[in-house]
Amino acid sequence: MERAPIHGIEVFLTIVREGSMRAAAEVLGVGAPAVSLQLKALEDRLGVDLLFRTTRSIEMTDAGRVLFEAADPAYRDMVHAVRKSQESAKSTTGTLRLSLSRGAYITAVAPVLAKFRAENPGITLDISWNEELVDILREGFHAGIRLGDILAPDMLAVRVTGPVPSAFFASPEYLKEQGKPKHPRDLLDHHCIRYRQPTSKAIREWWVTEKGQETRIDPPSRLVFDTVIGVIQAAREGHGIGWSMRTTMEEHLRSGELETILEPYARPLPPFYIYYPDQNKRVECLRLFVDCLKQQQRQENAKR
Amino acid sequence: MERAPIHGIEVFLTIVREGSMRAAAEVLGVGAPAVSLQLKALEDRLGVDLLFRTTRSIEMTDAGRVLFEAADPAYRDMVHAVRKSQESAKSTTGTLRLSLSRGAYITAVAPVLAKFRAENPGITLDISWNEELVDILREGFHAGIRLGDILAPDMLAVRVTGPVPSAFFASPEYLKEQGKPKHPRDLLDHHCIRYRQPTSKAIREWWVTEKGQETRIDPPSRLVFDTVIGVIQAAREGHGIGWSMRTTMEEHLRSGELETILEPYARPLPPFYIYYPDQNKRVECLRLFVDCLKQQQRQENAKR
DNA sequence: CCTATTATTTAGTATTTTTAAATAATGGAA
DNA sequence: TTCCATTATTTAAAAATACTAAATAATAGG
Repeated sequence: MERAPIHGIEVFLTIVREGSMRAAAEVLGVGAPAVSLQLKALEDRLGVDLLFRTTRSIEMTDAGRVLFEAADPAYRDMVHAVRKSQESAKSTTGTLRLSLSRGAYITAVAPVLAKFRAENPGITLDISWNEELVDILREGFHAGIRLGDILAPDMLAVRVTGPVPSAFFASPEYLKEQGKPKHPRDLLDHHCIRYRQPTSKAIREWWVTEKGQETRIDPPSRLVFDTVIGVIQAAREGHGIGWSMRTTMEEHLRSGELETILEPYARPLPPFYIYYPDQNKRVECLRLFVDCLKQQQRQENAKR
Repeated sequence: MERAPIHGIEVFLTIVREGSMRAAAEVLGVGAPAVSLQLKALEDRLGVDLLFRTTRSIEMTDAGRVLFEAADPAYRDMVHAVRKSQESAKSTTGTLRLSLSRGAYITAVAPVLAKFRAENPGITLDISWNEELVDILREGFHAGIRLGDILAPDMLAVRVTGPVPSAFFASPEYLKEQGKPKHPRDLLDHHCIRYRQPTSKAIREWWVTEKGQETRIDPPSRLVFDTVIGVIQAAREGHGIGWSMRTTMEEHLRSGELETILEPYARPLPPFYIYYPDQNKRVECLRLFVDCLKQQQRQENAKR
């Protein structure tokens, strides 16, 4: 790389500011000859003499004065730019852009949101709620939170919940009409409301536990949504049986609009992970957020 | 010298501007690995990631964007500062500060002044007229013009005249009163007006030629000036005989206020030299001026 | 004139930078 | 999908550069 035109200017500026090579050498943490040689190299590179020098004193030439007056502020600007950049990464203020699903929000984020916001008043959380596994990098997110089984590769992933309880659910009206299934195999004769993963376009199988055996079933799918909200909505309207994370429908269970069935067979979903590109580990806002999630996770483990 | 904080930023800026490492490498005239390694070194030095990179594309991180936005203008400023400095030295506009004696002015500068000013309308000549051999460097002059025998050491010196004709002179009144000396040894019985060199504080000896023999004489000095003008003024007032460069009194010879004596014995003074610190050879204005003087000198040689 | 201080030169050493070649990774095309 | 073209990275070796110590030179001030 042919020496950049500005290479070595720091040495020149330091000499001028300090008034002598010796002092400049001290400031720069090198020997005096290094400074002398650097300056000469710069002069040769520019084809211009910058300093008159006797063995006792230093004085700028016309060209040197021109250079110093223009370059010194610019140099300071650059140093300042570097510092700003470093601080922007280390800063505990700024915006953290997250991509997460509704389920991830309810399960992983909602429990820590109040605490995190209180502890980090400078951080703006910019949350995109969507079901798809977006390309974090391309879309400009710092991180995403997804279930462990649909993680993108080549990302750092940190588990932020335990396994996620699931539930089969339907409206009381539907169950009264169609009867309550007693065993997963009964589902084959029911209206099942299914969820299609928007990214993979696959219909998500239902996870079932039976006597310690974990299996998946694939009941007939006459009604399919690509959002969990749609599934729940349809269930509330009595269109059939759905399966999803328990937390996503909890409020409807409480209100009596929905009730759970097949409780012993509902197998938990894999845990949620927050994932982000390797590079982002240096973004302080993200680090703080991840720490907060981890801490919550530890507390929940301790409770049990 | 611990790497300057801004070291390597040019590489980063180039990558961003060009949109890829490969293109940046081409612009910088190096191989792609060099660019990649430089960037990584910069990131490590700053402790901040600047670019997301896949093998196919480059995207700035938040910190990278901050750095680019602030550093790019500053970097351009610096490059501009360098260019300005180079141009200031190369410029054919600007100010040329000269230190010279009255004799030097009349003998060396006056003959070329009109031509030089016509050819270089952009150059301001800032001339300090004084008899002392000033410290060019300390006083901020680009060059001085002095007689060859009183040159400072460690300067570049360029001869700009031939040997300088001298003359013994006095007013017609004085000569009528005291008689015209016929031989230098007669001067010992005359009132001689002498010149003290301001720098060395020495009284300048009078240079004499006799039958090819060059000698110096030191006639009694009852009246001494430290400017040639003073010597001439006193001579015009009839106070005695002076000796100096012929050109400095030419106008008074023409007007009849002074007349020359001992013509065959008047030994020429050494030539004038323009001298300047080694460093100034790169100042374009000075180069032009020296060239102009040299050319004049060549023309005069040719005429003879 | 000497001394203390500073800059420069030199030659050798250490460090950094660069390169070439191989490897890895990606996005688009077949 | 698999392959291809393109790009980034890793590696080890080489080249280039920067640094130092010691000697030298130069100057201002006592």
